[in-house]
Amino acid sequence: MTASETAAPKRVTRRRAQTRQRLLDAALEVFAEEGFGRSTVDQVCERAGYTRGAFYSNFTSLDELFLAMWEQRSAAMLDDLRGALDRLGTLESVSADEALRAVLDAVPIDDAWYRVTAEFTAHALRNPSLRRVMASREEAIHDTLLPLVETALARAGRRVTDRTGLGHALVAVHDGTAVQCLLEPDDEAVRQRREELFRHVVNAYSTAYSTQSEGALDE
Amino acid sequence: MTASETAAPKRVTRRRAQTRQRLLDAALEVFAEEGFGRSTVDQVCERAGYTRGAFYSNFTSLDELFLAMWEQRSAAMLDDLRGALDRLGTLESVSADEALRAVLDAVPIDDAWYRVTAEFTAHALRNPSLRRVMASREEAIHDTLLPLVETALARAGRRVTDRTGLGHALVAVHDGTAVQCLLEPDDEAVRQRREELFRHVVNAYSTAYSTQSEGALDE
DNA sequence: CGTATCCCATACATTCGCGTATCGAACGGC
DNA sequence: GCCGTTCGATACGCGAATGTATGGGATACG
Repeated sequence: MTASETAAPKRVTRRRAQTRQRLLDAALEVFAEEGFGRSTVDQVCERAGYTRGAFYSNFTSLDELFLAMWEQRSAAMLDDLRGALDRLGTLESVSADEALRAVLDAVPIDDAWYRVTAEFTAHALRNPSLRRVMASREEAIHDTLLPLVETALARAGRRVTDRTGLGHALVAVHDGTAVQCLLEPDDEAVRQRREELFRHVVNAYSTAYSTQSEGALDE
Repeated sequence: MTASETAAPKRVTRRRAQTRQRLLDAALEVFAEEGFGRSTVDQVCERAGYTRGAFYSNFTSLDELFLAMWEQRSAAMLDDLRGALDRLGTLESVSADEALRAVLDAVPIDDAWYRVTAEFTAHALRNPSLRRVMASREEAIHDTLLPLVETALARAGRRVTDRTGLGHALVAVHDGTAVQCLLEPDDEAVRQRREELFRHVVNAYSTAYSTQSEGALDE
């Protein structure tokens, strides 16, 4: 029972789907530029090439649109991630280092998206029902990420010792370091530190299978 | 040349200082409840017990007040932290575990403050000059934190191998795990995972001095 | 205690954003 | 191609927030 089904299950025609999607896309841009709080229905409509009539025919409030947009985009990012990891799964043997780098590349640090998510998080902390939305998204991330990370590490000769611990740690480290990267976009050292922190975390939450020294991620 | 000095250096009378401070305090509450974007000058003034006249006599815009408020509060939190660490410094010998716990207790995970900071961060990512404000704040955190962390660890028999790496890692892990704690406020396991992640990070960025096994933070 | 200065309350004009109601046009089914 | 339905543009009224200009009361200071 996701929030995208809260509206009456009317038939969705082609035209409706298109304008709805254009409004969602425009909303992401506007929210990223102006901030959700300072954004208006007019701005979103103008950006999408419609008038307010279209908006109120598709959504009841900016809040509803915000939620729908965020769920859609975050699900899309999760799909991207899944795809990148699945592609890795087809390769025969990869080092843990390669796997890590591939995952990090699959989760690009998007400026605009981060701004929007930061505000959505703050918003969710004010709204109990939105809080559950974010919590369930974290679960979805874990469910997607953990098995793949686990097999990737296994292929590299390491076994995960604490599944949930690793999952939460990865998300936390990602979120925390993403801000740093965005605040100093030109500083390559920040990104390297991010990568190294990930290595440390993966090492800390997994142990080497074999005695091969290449199992560990230390440089 | 902090932003708090941008105003003309007029004499600051007692009354002015008081109403200014009350406005700043009220702003924190209002921003936390409503979100910065959805907050209005009226709301802040009403909360503080003034009218808009008082506001425009002290600030030129909500943005200016937001910046002033955030700088003040974040500096105050840093002072708290410094105090807690200094108190630790007086103790003769502490385990690394005790030190870690003390630091974590000194940085309380405040719901309202996090909401405000999240929005401020998003705001800063849109505004180059604010971006520098946040960057310099990170520097201030490092300058305050690192020497104290380093001596605390040294007393516990560990030497830091990568100062800046550890500093950024601590901040990132703090930020990342703080959200998780706030999103599941009743789940004690989240906080334990947070603590454990901190232990792992400290271990990863430092090595044992002596051969005493008590140097490491592993349980 | 008197006064000059400062600070905040009040009033005002204006702009902005919202939500609704209505109507013409585009669409889909046949 | 026709028609019933749906979708989105337009117009309207309303309330809210903004910024300024002005006046009166508090405050600092001798």
